Amino acid sequence: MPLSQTLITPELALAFDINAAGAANGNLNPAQAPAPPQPAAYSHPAPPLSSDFESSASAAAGSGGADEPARTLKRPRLVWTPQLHKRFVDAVAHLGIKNAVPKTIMQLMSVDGLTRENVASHLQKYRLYLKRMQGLGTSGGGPISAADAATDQLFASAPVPHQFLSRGPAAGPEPFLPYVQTAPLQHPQQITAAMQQQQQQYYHQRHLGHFGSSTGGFDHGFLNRGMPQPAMHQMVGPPPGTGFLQLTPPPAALSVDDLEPARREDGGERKVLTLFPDR
DNA sequence: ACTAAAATAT
DNA sequence: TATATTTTAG
Repeated sequence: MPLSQTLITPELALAFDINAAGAANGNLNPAQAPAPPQPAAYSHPAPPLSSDFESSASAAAGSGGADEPARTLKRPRLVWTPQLHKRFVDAVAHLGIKNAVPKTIMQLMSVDGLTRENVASHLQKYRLYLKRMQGLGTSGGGPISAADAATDQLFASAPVPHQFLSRGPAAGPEPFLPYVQTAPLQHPQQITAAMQQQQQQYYHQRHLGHFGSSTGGFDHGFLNRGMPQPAMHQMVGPPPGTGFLQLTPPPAALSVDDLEPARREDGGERKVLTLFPDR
């Protein structure tokens, strides 16, 4: 009795393109051990969920089995697009450094498919970035050098709220929307040009994710959970007993223009459009 | 659940 | 080789 039978679920097996049931398949290709998952084989790990879609569609599936693999199967690498990152930064800004922990950030972002791990990881990196940033200039703002723009192209794509830098307060949820939001850095720095270019090329890498199955799938609208509901109430003060999510109603800053997080999987090629090939 | 560090994938 | 993202460990 192969262990695989008991340890590997059919779905998992399918995902890995291995035949758990029959040992004599011979389909196993040792040479390509880490067999690329077959997207078509299973339903989406993280359903598109076009907000309204989600709620109504649930009933149809009946058993949760079909859409459960979300946790079981390996999710495609998350690509932090400038849009996503911006949302991330906004979320952190609203929460205040203090409360800006993966879980809360994730919730505020309310991006479907985004996991806590995703955020945690990004946060880790972002903190590093901020730390490095502080050493260069307290002006707080955009990247200080072209090199930074190149190195941290992603992070440079979003304005770093001043309070992030060398600021002690680290207050709780921001009552209002004090910080300049989309204000494209107006510092005499020379980044603009380079950055903008990057911004554009950055997402030149159109992903034709054959994500969904047969039909060619969707390459879009993957992560987009309902934004903070239209409930733009004026609850400014910290919520009494209610849980977290009462964060200040996302001011304009959190308005999501559009986010098109790209997840890519195998087959995708790399187009490294680096402005500065070598640091 | 959070952060830091190691491992992988691109 | 370098870096972005994931996974593991504390």
